[in-house]
Amino acid sequence: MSQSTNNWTAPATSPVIWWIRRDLRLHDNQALHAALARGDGVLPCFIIDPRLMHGRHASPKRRAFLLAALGALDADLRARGSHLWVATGDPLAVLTRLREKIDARAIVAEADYSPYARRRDGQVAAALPLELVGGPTLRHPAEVRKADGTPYTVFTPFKRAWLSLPLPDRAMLLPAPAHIPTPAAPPGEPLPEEEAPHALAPFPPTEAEARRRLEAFCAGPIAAYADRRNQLDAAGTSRLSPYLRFGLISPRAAFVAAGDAARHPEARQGAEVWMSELIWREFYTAILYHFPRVLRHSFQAEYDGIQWKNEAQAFDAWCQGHTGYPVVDAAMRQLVATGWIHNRARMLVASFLVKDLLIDWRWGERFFMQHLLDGDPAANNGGWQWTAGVGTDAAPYFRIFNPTTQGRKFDPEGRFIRRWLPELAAVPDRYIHTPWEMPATVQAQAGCRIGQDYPPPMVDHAFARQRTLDAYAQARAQRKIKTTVRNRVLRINE
DNA sequence: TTTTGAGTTGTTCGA
DNA sequence: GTCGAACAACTCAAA
Repeated sequence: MSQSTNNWTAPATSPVIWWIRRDLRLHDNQALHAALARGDGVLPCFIIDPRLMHGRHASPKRRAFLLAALGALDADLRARGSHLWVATGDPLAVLTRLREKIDARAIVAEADYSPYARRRDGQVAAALPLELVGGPTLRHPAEVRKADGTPYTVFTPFKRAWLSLPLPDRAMLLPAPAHIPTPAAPPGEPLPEEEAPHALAPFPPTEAEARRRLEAFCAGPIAAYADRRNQLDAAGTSRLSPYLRFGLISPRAAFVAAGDAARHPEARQGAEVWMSELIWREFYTAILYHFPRVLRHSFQAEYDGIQWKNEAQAFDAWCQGHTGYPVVDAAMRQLVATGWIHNRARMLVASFLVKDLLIDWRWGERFFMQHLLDGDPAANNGGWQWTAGVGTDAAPYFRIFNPTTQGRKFDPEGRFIRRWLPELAAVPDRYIHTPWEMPATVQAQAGCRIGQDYPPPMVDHAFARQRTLDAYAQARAQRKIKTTVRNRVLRINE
């Protein structure tokens, strides 16, 4: 040990607490690496924060994924002579006690950029020696700025600037440590047992699985990603989002793998499109970092004035997948059953809620957070504001998805629909996107009577589309009046 | 300061 | 059936 210490600080032999939050992995973990570099032992610690577990946006599915991933991490740690130490409570209180008990010199953690996380970390850092390294995005949200120092609010220039900065290469990826010396510690809590564990079969919550998926995706499907990613019935996407959400894989590892794939000419386009999706994740993290008000308000303030219908019954029908539009219902049932849906499906069901039912996008945002394994405040909020047409760089207000056209385009044979709506299994291809058009005899043959086995469409799309165009036009007109009045007042004051 | 070009993912209508 | 225009200005970013 060549490290020098002042004699008034804790003894040089004191260990370090690795505070785990969104970095449930041993590979390429900068916080773990920094903690080990101190050389005096590392206690891996996870704190179950009741405020995160019981908020309005909390999710039993995500909790199940998290707890199972922690169990797997504990097993990986035990194979390296360590173990996971768990406690429930306020992080500052838990860390203060733990630090005293084991005489820890420092607490090292990966940064986290949500408004809640920053407040929490600020309080901890004010009282304890907290060191933050790395983070759930590749670049710090404040790193990419315009020439005048202000943050970007349009994706494409953000992406250009983001890509102009150096990308990581494989040599930078930190290996998983072979051995993690761990100090004696007071007994932690056992990981809570789930009473009714969510079925995690489509997303086994282990670091090994995350690494396997990344490798498999970049070795094959990434080449066709540009086209196939939109197909609802094909496995053209990486399905890595829950793993990135909880840090079972590092963003660095994802960019390195995509960069390697991009070197093969036949995979270049797909790899670049996938990287672009990863950069969307970076973009929305930066937007929330710089503009935390988006969690409650439209980025474009005038659209807070939209007159939503907000009918509870209509909202319930959407949540349960009983809208009468097969592709919407299939996606909603997949979401509730598995905690994941396709990106295209997210846009499609979001467009339906906001623009066909005229329900406040925040209702949908909350429901997604309650069900998505990958639910992340920044990305989810950005996606909803984009679809609603009220956010940064938003979809034009007149871009309203037609649920029937989208179904025909992205699930042409209705495979996705039939998988999630067994009541439509025997409906002929011709009617799979418009079952309400089936003649009575066909309904009988298919064992699917509209109104009994499957609902008729809950709104007429053409009518709903016009209603939304009107509601948005009205919000814009209000804004115009306000601007004109303000300008007049200014002129008078001059 | 002014100007210029551009802006994830669609739909509908009429020629 | 295919194609281009309209949908509506507006704001952002950069030169």
